Amino acid sequence: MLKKERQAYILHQVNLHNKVLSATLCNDIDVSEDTIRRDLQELSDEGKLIKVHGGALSHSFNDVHFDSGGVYSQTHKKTIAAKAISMIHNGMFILTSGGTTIIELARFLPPQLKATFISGSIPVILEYMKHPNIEVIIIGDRLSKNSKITVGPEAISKIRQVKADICFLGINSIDMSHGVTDNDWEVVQLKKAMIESSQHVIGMAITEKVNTFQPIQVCEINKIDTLITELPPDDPMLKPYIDIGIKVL
Amino acid sequence: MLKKERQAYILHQVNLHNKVLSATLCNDIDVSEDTIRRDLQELSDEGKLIKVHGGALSHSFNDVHFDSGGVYSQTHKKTIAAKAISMIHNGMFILTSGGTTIIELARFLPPQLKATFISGSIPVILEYMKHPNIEVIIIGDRLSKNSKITVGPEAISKIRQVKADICFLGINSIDMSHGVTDNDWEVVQLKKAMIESSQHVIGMAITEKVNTFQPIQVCEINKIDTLITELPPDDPMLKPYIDIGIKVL
DNA sequence: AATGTTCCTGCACAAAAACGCAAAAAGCCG
DNA sequence: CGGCTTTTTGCGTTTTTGTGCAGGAACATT
Repeated sequence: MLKKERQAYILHQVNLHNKVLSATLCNDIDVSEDTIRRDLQELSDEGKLIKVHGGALSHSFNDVHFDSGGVYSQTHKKTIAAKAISMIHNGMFILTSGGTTIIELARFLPPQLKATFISGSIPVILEYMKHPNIEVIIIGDRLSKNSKITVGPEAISKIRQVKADICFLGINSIDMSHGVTDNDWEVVQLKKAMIESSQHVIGMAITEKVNTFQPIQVCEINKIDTLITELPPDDPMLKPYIDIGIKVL
Repeated sequence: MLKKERQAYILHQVNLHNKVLSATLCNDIDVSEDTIRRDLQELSDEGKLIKVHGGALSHSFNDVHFDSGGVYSQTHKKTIAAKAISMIHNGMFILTSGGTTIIELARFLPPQLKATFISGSIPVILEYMKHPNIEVIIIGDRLSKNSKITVGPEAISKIRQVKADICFLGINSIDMSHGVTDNDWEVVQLKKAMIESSQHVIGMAITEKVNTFQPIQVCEINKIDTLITELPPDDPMLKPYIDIGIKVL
C-alpha cells in the first residue's frame, strides 16, 4: 500500500469517526505502529488532524469556538481571576456561577491543576473543556437563553446535593445594607443554592459594582466569606467590608 | 509500443483503479522502470495524475474534499439535516445525541419552530442557544472531554424520566447484523437510554457509515424506526433496511 | 511510587528516484 | 542512401525515501 493511499485512509477514518487509535489503524492496514505514528505526525503538521497520545482527533469536531466578544473591563477581570486562582488547590470541589469574571477565571486556571468544577453556565463550561486536567460536572435543567446558564428546580436540587469546598460567585451588585443583589430571579435562586452548598463563598466583583444594588437579593452581606476586586485590599473603598469580617483579596 | 500509446494506457489504468504501481506497469508493458518513471513525471506535469513514491494516484482519490467550515462531508450532512427537520413539528419534545450531523440539524432548525430539545452535547447546545424560539433542556452530569457530552448514571437517569416524541441519533456505524454500533462505552449507555425514552427513533448517518460496525452495540437494527441518509430512499444500498420495515427518508 | 503504554531518536536496510551517460531509434535534409 | 540532429530508451551510480527495529524518555493509570 502506498504512503499517500494510507494517509488518505487514515484521514478518512478520522473524519468519519472523529477519533482514531493508532493501534486500530496499524491493525487495519498492515504496518508497524511507527509508520502510523509518522503518518499521523505528517498529517498533523499539515493541519489535517490533531495528534494525541494513542491516536488522533478530527480537527473540525474538536475546537468549539465561541464569541467571548469584547469582554468589558477585561484587564480588571484578569486581575480578579488571578487572585481567585490563588485560592484553588488540587482536589477541591468548586462551584461556579456564570458571568464574564468567572469565564476569565476558567480561562486562566493553571494547566496542571486537578480539581472538580461544577457549573451550569455554558460559556464557562466551554472554557473548562479546554483544560487538560480538571473534571467538569454540568448542572442540568432548562437553559436560560439570556444568562446562558441552566436554571430551574432540578438545577437547584442538584446543587443542594453537593457539598463544595468553595464557591466562586460572579457578583453583579454588592453593598453593605442590601448585601449581594441581582436582577434575574432564576439566577438568584441558583446562587442562593450555591451559597448554601459551599463551605467557603468567594464573591468576585469589579469595583464599579461595589456599593451598588439591584432589585433581587441573593444573600446578606455576611454570607460572603471572601471578596475579590481588582483593587489592593487596603483600598479605602473596601474598608467597610473588612471591618465586618470579610476577607478581602 | 509508442510513447503516446503507453501513456494513454497508464492513464487508463490510473483512472480505472485510482492507483497504479510503477513496478506493475513496467511488467505489463515491457519497458524499464526509468521509462515508466519518466512517463509518470510527464503526466504529472500535465496534471493528469499525482505521482507518488512507488507509483501514481488518480487526482480524485487523493484530495479529501472538505466543504466550507472544515466539516467533513458537510453538504451530505446538510442534506440529512434538511430531511430530519421535516419530521419536527411545533410542540414536540425531542431528544438529540451528539455528533456533527446533529450539529448541522441544530444549525438549520427553522427560526419560527417552537419545540423542546433535550441534549447533553455541548456543541449541539451551543447551536440551540442561537435559536430564538426553542426551549432547551440540558442533561447534567460529568462532562466527557472526548465526546463533549455529559455522561454518567445521573445523565442516564434523567433521560429515563423523559418521554420524548422523537429522538435523533447520530449514528457512527450501522449494519443489518450488528445493528447500531459505536466505540465509546459511556456514549453508548446514553444512546441506549435515549432510545428507550423515545416513541420514535430516527437514525442519521452518511452512507459511508452504513454497513460498517464497531465494537460496542447501541441497539438492534429493529429499534430504529426511521433512517436518514443523504441518498434518495430508493437507492439499492438502503433496500435491506426498507425490507425489514425501517422507514427510509 | 510502580507499571505498562505510547512516543521519540537514531540507526540499518531495502526500495525507489534522480542523475549522467551512452546506445538505439527516429526524423530531417541534401 | 549516408550523415546529421533530436528524441527516446536503458543502465550504472548516487541520493532520497519509506519502513521497521531497539533502547530510552515521556506519559497515563493503578
